[in-house]
Amino acid sequence: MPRSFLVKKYFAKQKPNYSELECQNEMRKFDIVPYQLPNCPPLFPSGLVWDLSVLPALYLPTAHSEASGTSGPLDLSSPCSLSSSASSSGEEDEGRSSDPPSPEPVITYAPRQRMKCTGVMAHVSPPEEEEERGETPAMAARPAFLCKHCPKEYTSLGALKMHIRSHTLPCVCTTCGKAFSRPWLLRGHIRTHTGERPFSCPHCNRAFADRSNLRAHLQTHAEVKKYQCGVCSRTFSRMSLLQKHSSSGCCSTLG
DNA sequence: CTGGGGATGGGGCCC
DNA sequence: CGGGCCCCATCCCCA
Repeated sequence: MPRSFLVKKYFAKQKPNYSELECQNEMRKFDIVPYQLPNCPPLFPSGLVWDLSVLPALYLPTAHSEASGTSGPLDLSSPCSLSSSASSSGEEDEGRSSDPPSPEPVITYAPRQRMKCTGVMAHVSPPEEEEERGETPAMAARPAFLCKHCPKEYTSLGALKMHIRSHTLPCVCTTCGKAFSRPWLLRGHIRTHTGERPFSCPHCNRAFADRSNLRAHLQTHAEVKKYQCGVCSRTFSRMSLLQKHSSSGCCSTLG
């Protein structure tokens, strides 16, 4: 199931320093505007760029429920297993995000074009057909790289190869045998075996094995959390919590 | 039930 | 072009 549907565009070469990313002050510095559900009146109309209208599609079941590792023209099953002892070799990368954020970075969010298996094999339409749909012939001429395992279509071979890895899962944990699509996913998994937690919260010193989990944790320290109900102004650290809050009746009863 | 943590996945971007 | 890292997301589980 594709899980990324948001495009981030911020300080391309500047990587955030999570040790300095203090929730309350830093979040304001990053100009993060609380997210609101669509049926709630906006409290922060100037900064809202998230759109939950795409959400129903997010929960559609995907068609590629099983992935086979059969060989083929694009079989990328070259193993990249890492042993637990080798996990430390990948940890130096965690220190690469020590660059301070630019003075006034702005994080903008926009709905990411969601790709999902439709169950119908993609194809390249004739130019006239594309024009009828408002597309230029140049757009129609884009090559289509089709995944042999699922109906996904990509405009570049590299993107397709990357996707195929999610089917072939070439990175195998030597400890438990679990397979992953990318080496860094395997490294993160190996931390679950080693107990290594290289990401620490600057507020409570709680350590995390994953940077994303630290980021989510930082939200719990924030006065104003990232996701806000437009009706009761209550803020939540996670979108799922806001969604639960909304579905529980806050917005429907008050709005 | 709610909130938070752990684990994991995928596309985009940079080198 | 590929590797690595980024961000964001979700699911599951637990307190």
